[in-house]
Amino acid sequence: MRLADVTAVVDLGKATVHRLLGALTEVGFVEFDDGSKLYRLGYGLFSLAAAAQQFSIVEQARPSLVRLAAATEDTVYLSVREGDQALCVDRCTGKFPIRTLTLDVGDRRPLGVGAGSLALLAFQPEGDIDRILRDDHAARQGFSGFDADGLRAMVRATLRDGYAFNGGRIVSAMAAVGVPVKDHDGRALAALSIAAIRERMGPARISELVGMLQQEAEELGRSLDQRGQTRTEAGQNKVTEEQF
Amino acid sequence: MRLADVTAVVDLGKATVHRLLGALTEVGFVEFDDGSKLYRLGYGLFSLAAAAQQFSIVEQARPSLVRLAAATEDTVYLSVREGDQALCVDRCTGKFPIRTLTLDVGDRRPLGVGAGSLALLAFQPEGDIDRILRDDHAARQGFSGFDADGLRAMVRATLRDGYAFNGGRIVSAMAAVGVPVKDHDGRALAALSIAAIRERMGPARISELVGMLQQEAEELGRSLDQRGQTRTEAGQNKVTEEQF
DNA sequence: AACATTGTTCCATCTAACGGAACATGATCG
DNA sequence: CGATCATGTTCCGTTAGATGGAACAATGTT
Repeated sequence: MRLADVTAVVDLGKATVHRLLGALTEVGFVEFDDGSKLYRLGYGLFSLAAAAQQFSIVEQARPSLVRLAAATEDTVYLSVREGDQALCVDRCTGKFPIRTLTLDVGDRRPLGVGAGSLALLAFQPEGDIDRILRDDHAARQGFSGFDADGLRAMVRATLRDGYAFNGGRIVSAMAAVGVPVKDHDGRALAALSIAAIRERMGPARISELVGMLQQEAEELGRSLDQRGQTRTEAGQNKVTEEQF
Repeated sequence: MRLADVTAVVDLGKATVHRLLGALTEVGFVEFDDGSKLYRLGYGLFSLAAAAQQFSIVEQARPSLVRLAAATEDTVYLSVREGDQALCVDRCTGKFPIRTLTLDVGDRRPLGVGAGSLALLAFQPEGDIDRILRDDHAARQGFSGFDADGLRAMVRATLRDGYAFNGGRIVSAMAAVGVPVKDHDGRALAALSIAAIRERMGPARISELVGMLQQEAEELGRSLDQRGQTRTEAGQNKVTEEQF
C-alpha cells in the first residue's frame, strides 16, 4: 500500500502514519520499497510467528498431525479459537495424490463454518455459542447454509456425536470431519480435522477417522493440561534479549 | 513469560507493561493464561505472517521451490536478508527419505553462515560486506570457521563461482549449495539453496543442482523486477478493513 | 509547461503514556 | 498455620512525546 492508502484506512494524519510506518520499518515488521513508494508487511513477522509456534499448542500437536497424516494419507488441520473465528494454525498433508487444501496456515473462518471450526464452536461455553449464533451471522455471509438455525442443528449434532462433519457445504467435492481437543473441564482448546475428497469419506471411513482423531485429541488434551500445571519452572524462562 | 520477566527485559514499569500487554492481548498478538499468569505470543501473529507471505517474494517463489524439491528430492530453502541476518522464509522438502532440516521457516543466521546465507552476503553492496565482516563477528560466535578472513575467502569464492557452497561447516554430515536471486542491477534480493547429506553432494551432482538453482533464480529475478515496475495499479489495492 | 497528487519535514499543542504508590492475591518459609 | 515476601492489578497526577496542521519537495498527469 502507499502512504496515502494507509492513511485513509487508519484515520490518522499523513505525518503520523509516516512516522509510525518508519518505526515499524526500522524493526522489520514493515518493508518499504523506495522505488515504488509501497509499504508491505515485513519479514520480521515470520520470526514472530515462528516464535509464537514454539510456545503454543502448535509445537505440542505437531507429532499428532504427522501421525494422522501418515496413517490417513489425507490432509490434517489444527485450528484454534481466536475471538469469534477459527484460525488454522497448522496443517499436514498426507501422501494421497489428490490434496484438499481448503485452508492455509493463518487463514480464518467464522466459528461453525467447516469441520474443525464447527468442532470448536460446539464445545464452547453455551453463552458464547448463543451470542455467536445470534450476532455473527454477518460474518457468515457468503457461506450458504450457515444461517443461525442450520448452525444450531449442526452444533447439536456435533455435541451428540462427539465429532463435527462437513459433507461438502463449502467445496462440494470435499468432506471433512473434526474433533475438539478438550481441557480438563470440557472446553475446546483446539480442533483436529481431516479433509478429503468425498469418495474417501464413506460411513465406514468416517468412523475410522473419527476414532483416530479422538485418540490423538484426548492424548493432546491431557498433555496440555499437564503443561498448564507446570507453573513453577515456567517463570524461570531466561530470555535472550538479542533474540530480535 | 510472567509480567515481572517482561518488565525486567523491556525496562519499563510494571504498570506500563501490564497495560501494554493488555492491549496486545486484546488484539490477539499476545495470549494470557489467567491460571498460570503467563504471557505468550498470540495466534494473531499467524495471520500477520500469512498476510506478509502474500505480498512478499515467498508467494512468487513457491512454484520454484516446489519444482526444485520435486526434481532434486532434497530440501530447498528460500532466504532473504533482514538487517545483518539471513532469514529463512520458506522451505520445501523433496521425497528423499533422509531429510535435512537445518532451518525452520522464521529462523535466522548471521549473514555468511550457511549456503543460502553466504549467497546473500556475497552479492550485497561491497560497503555492506566490509562492514558486516568487520562488525558482525560477535554474532558468528558459536559457528566455528566463520572468522572474518575465512568468510572473506568464502565470499570471493562465491563471487567467482556464482554459487555458494557449504561442505559440512555447520552440520558435518551435510552439505548445501546456494545461489542468489538478483534484481536487474545485480543486488541479491533472496537466495535459493538446497541441502542434502554429503553422499548426495559429489562434484557432478553439485554442478547439476547449481544449474537448476540458477535457472530458477534467474527466472524469479526477472519476474520480481517486473512486479517492481508495475507501480500504477499497485496503489489501487483496495483494503478490506475488517480483515483483522 | 501548469497542475495535481503524494511523500517528507517541522513544530506548537495537548493527549495519553508512564510509573510511583497503594492494594490484592497467592506463594514460601519458619 | 500464620507471617512475610513476591507478584499481579488498579488508580491517578505529571510530563514526555505523539499528533496533525502547514509548508515544502518530489513525483506523476493533463
